[in-house]
Parts: sequence; C-alpha cells; structure tokens
Amino acid sequence: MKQSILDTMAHTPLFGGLSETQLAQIGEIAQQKKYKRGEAVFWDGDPGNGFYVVAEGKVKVFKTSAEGKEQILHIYGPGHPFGEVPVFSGSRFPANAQAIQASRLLFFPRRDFIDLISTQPSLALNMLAVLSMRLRQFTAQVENLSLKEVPARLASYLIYLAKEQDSPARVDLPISKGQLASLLGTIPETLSRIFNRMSQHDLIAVDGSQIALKNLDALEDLAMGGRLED
Amino acid sequence: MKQSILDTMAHTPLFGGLSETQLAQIGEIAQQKKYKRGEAVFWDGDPGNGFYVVAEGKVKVFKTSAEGKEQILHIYGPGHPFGEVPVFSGSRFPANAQAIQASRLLFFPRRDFIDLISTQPSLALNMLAVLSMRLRQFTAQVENLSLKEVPARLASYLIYLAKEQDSPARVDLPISKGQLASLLGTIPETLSRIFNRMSQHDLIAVDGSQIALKNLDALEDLAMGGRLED
DNA sequence: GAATGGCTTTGACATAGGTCAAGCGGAAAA
DNA sequence: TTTTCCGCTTGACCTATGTCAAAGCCATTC
Repeated sequence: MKQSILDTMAHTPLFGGLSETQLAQIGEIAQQKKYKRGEAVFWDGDPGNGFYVVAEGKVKVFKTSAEGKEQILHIYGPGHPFGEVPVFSGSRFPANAQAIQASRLLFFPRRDFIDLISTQPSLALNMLAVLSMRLRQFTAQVENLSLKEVPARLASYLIYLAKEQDSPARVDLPISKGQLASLLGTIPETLSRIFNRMSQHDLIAVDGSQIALKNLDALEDLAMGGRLED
Repeated sequence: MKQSILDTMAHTPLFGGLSETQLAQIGEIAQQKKYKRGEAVFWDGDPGNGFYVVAEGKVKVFKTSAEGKEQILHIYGPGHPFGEVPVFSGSRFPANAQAIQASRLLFFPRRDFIDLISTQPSLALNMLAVLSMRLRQFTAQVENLSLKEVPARLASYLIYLAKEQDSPARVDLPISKGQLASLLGTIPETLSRIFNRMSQHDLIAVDGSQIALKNLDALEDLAMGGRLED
C-alpha cells in the first residue's frame, strides 16, 4: 500500500526531480481512495480540502449547464494531478469531477501539503509548472471554442492524439465519441456528421474508436482554421 | 523611481503579506517599462523571460484567429500580474498582450524571480494563489463560451461589474463595446442587438458606457441560463 | 439466444448568431 | 466651424450547429 503510493508518485511529473527522502515525506500524507466507474469524486462548489493524483483509471473534470449540457474541461489519466485550485485559492471546487473508469486516486490533504511546499522550494516550483501548463491548456481551449469551428477542433484533437500516442497515421480514441463531443464543446450528432464529412474527403477513416489519419497535411490545415467542404 | 516600484508592489496582491525586507528585495529585480496606447507588450509565441505587473493603465491579453477575429482572455488593470506562464513552464507566451491605454508596467526577469521564490515560501504560495485564481476564471470563461448564449454572458458580465464597482444599480463599462464583444466571444453587431433587446425588456437602460441595471433579479436569472425573449 | 440498454448514426427542421453593407453620431483634428 | 474618422447601430441575409425523433448496432445480462 505504502509502496503503491510511492510507485504512483514516481510516475507523476509533479513530484519529478525530488529526492527519495522528499518523496517519502510527501507520500506520508497521501491517502488512497477507490472509485467505481461513474462515481463522483467531487462536485462543483464542494469545499476542497485537498487535491488528487490519478494512480489508475481515468477522471473527467466538467461543468454542466442549466439544461444539462456538459462541457468537459479535462480528462486525466495516471500521473496527473487535479483539483488543486481550492488548495491555493478560495475553498470550493470550480467544477465537477467524476471517474469515467474504475479508478484509484491519491488524495493529498491541503494543510499537510502546504506545510510541505513551504519547506520544499522545488515542490513549489513543480506545482507552479503544473498550474502553468494547465493555464496553457485553457488558453487553447478558449481559442478552440471561440475562434474555431467544430471540424477544426476535431482536427486539432486528432493531431494532439497522434503526437501523444506517437503514431502519426493511426490513433485510438481514448474516450467514447459522446464524451469527445462534450470535450470539443459540441454534441454527438454534430460530431458524427463531421467524422462523416472528414471521411468523405479522405482526411481520415473511422473504424469504431480507431481513426486512420490519411492526410496529415490537410488535417493540420484544417486545425489551423482551414475550411472543410461539405 | 525606486519608490514608484515599491508603491505599485504595495498594491499588488501577489506581494501581499510580505515583509518590508522581502518587498525591497523583490523590488530590486523589477524594471519599469512604458507603453503607448495600442502598443504590443508581447506576442503569442514570443519567448518569455519574465512576467509583468500593471502599475498604471490597462492591458488586454488575447488570441486571434486565422480570419482576424479576436478573443480577449483577460483585461488587467493596476496591481495585476500577467505573462507568468512561461516563467514556470515552457518558454513561450501562449497569447498576445497589448496596452489598451498608455501604461506603465513592472517587469520581473524570470531567473531572478525564480531565485527569490526558491527562498521565500510565502512568495511561492502567493504566486500559486494567483495562478489558481486565473484557473478559476478560465473555468468560468469556458463555461460561458460553451454552455451559455451571448445574452447570458452579457448578464453575467454586468453583474460581475456591479459587484466590482460596488454599485448594484448602475455600472460603467471599463472598455469599449467593441472590446466587450471580443471579451464575451461575439462581435459588435450582435452585442449591440442584445443591448437593445435587454433594454426593450427593461432589464437595463444604456446610455453610452453607463448601464443602469433596472432588474437585477431578471439579470441574475438570465445569467444562470435563463432565456431572453425577442 | 433473446432481450435490454447504452452508444452512435441519420434525417428533417429550427435558430442563434455571424457576414456584409450602409448609415449615424460624436469627438478630435483641421 | 467644418471635416474626418471611428465606434456603434441597423437591416437583410446566410450558415453552422443545435433540437427532436427514430432507427441501428453492439455488448452485456438473464
């Protein structure tokens, strides 16, 4: 149990570059929690007295509208921290978090963690790097939502996946198409039609969750703001 | 000059709760820079070797689409830091920054600042709080763009202004209507029509940059996702 | 192996909001 | 005072994308 905590921490960039001693110290304050598929980790507005790191599984962070539409802000897998905002400002979570697979999470209580950060400058700098990366990602998300149409957002996402999976010609969607629609700020019907149009123009070939990228240049073009004909 | 730097820092939450000595130390590394109205502070993709704090004036941070449409991410006035992301992750600015009024800014070089942060835990925690607040704000912006229609976004903004200006019945737009359109993720024509509709329904009365809030309840309703009839 | 239920797709339709073009008004410049 | 210019408004129109409804498909359960 203690060991599994340290194993997870070793694969978490937030704890990168720290000494064995430091890791052990931080590991001391961590608690493991398990969540079933679909179970909520926290709700928008809940008081947050600590943050989480994904050890196993997958978690989505999202907002919901009055009419029930959902916008996914992030999807986190192993090694990624989330829910840090209330640790450093305010006290309430600004969004919902829910396990989309059975998951094991590490929980770091706020008080203890702040004590640690106060004595470990490199941990503070790591956390600053994490939040900065997240700000970058939000910048991209706002840009996508406001300045690009859905086909361009999808193209961006496919290219992002290709890089992440280090596989320039074939990617595997890590989430359902419905969830993907919510991540891209649209709905399943629209996403389905756009997959269709992109296939017709031979940009991609779709087979379930397997997407073949048949024309990376055209996809990059599209992602930059290019136009997808009907 | 040295004094004006310290005066600005005294009104900057980022430096709140620090001792005189600490302030003086941080002030040592700050440089003042002046910008004319309309002048660029940095461009999207520029290498960032430090961040800024607004001393006087007003700065907008924004992205631009291929077709030239602009989305404002933030507008910062005196006491607000910006451009910190490349200090802690990556090296390039994720967006553009431009003075929208003649402005005086303090510039804090990355290297020196990181040295300071490494020895001053409270400065690190302050910066973590700043970035966390910014993440909160981005969460709200994504929610607005994706889950709310333009009338609801405008209502939210007016309510936000009323709180900020501590004036529940009358607010003064701090930016031009064109810029406001860009902040809300729309265009001046659409914004103008919505001001009109809201006036017709007696939610507000518009007189130039002065907006009278005539029905706060209805505005709050609208902001939460309520509907604005034609 | 039938059946249940959740995704996904498809079609017909509605609409918020963007585009384009023109006019207006007030502030600054001449 | 007149002219210029820019920010704002208005109107006619267009289109991307959302809504609603139904059907198909696949996997898991009974």
